[in-house]
Amino acid sequence: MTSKPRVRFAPSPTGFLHMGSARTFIFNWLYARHHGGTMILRLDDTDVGRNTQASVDSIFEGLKWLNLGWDEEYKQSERLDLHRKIAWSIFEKGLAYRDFTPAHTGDAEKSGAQGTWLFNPGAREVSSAESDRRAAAGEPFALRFRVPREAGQSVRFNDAVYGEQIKAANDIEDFALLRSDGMPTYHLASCADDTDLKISHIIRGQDHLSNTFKHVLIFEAAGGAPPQFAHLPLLVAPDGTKLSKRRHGPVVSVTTYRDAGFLPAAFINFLCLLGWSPKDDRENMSLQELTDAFSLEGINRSNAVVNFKEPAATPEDRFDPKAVWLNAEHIRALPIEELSARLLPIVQSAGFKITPEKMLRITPLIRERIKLLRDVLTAADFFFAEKLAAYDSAELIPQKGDMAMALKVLSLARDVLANVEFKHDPLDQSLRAAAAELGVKAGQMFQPIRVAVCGRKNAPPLFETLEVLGRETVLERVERAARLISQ
RNA sequence: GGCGCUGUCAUCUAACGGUUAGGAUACCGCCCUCUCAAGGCGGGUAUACGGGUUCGAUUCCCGUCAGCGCUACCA
Repeated sequence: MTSKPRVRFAPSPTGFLHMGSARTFIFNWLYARHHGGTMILRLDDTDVGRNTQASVDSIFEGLKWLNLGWDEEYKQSERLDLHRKIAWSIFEKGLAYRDFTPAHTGDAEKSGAQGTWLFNPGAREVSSAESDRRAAAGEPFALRFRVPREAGQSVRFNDAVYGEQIKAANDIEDFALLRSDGMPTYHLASCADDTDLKISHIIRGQDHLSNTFKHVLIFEAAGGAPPQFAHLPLLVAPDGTKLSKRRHGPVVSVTTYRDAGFLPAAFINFLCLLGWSPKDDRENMSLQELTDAFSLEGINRSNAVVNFKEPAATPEDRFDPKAVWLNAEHIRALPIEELSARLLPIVQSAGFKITPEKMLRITPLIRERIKLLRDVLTAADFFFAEKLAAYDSAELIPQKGDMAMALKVLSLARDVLANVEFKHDPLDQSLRAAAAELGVKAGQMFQPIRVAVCGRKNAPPLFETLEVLGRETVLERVERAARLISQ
């Protein structure tokens, strides 16, 4: 290929942005960026009845979070003249005809006798004189493509992913180009715009593979060569069916991942691994690495299961484990400053008062302990809370120890902590020395202190934690723990 | 019903017809260690089934089965 590719993502605003659409957007974007081409966003909004502003908002909201951007933007509803012009040019060539049959309601004909489903019998045979007369009389009609019916005719194209595709023309119905209200159908509008916008590659879901034969017919009738097609294997739910919010709930919506604390780069990384592979063993990849590695050849042909659980026991449990793992990997790869800046608003909007400076000191202590950004609320709660949440005094008992040992440890710890310099090394040395003095193991010394200051047994490393918490808070919490035992 | 696409561990995937069928996640175990993580090491699980072609099929062909998609004046 000599010229730069022009690709498009063309969602129809009839629902929220789900993962499958997001992946299609990403693959188009990667292809464009990899080849230095142009990424186009086009709203395929010709179905006036089903389009909603809420859906448009949802799509932009999702795409904005992905933060990839695009180069050109169009709206089909503003290009209707072009669509109609092309439809009528096809009619002028004798490749389309008026169908005065009233629109079918429902799918009652599906199981009808073979052959009749292809088109409305008789409609395409109406003479042009009669057709003109009825149209002039104001009778409503749909404009249908006249699919060639001569024996042996076939339509073919070469898909970059699925290879050579051939279909007998007799298996293609006379599909509509214009509805009886004059609005273009998806097939017509899409091809008309793809031609006009000089789209070079159509990268879209495999659910359009069968439709592509119709599109090839339109492209050729409109007098142009079809673009290169590349169909993507579908993303399916664990039950094997196509992703749907109605069936599978909000786990399939892009904004759910955003709100749960996924990093856009991790989410993108995860989506790329569904149906595409760099062919080496890499999985954890940055956007740049993905861009460099992306190619149509790496796309495979079988549907991929997004392994989510809905409903799930825990918030993180509902997502595909690999997505969560990748997110944790991306979190750990982030510079502390950036991670801290992303954590701060989450903590603040949960109602805690915290300064950016303090957050920056806490972040290194938890970044290997959170998988989703929102985990900061449970992993670092004791740093934010004015008053520690209540805990069972039994938690203070060290391994192989008893309540008396806990009290002994806490009493001495209070004295030590009242005087030691609040830095990692002095804390380490003096607390270990205190353990030796009491004749307990280091772990038995640390555990009661940890529970006293964190309110639980599992927490970040002790000395760093004490350092960030500061003497005043630590002493207060240690004394409170001692009192809890004494009562 | 018709047409089409697809079928490798639980899941995502790798393997110019010749590999002990590889990697990752998840799970389990060990190590490290002040707890939890992170990290290191190790473990089990797969070519849907049946026929061909071939010296040799995960790989090519046919059939069966299964899943999915399309079959609208939806996209």
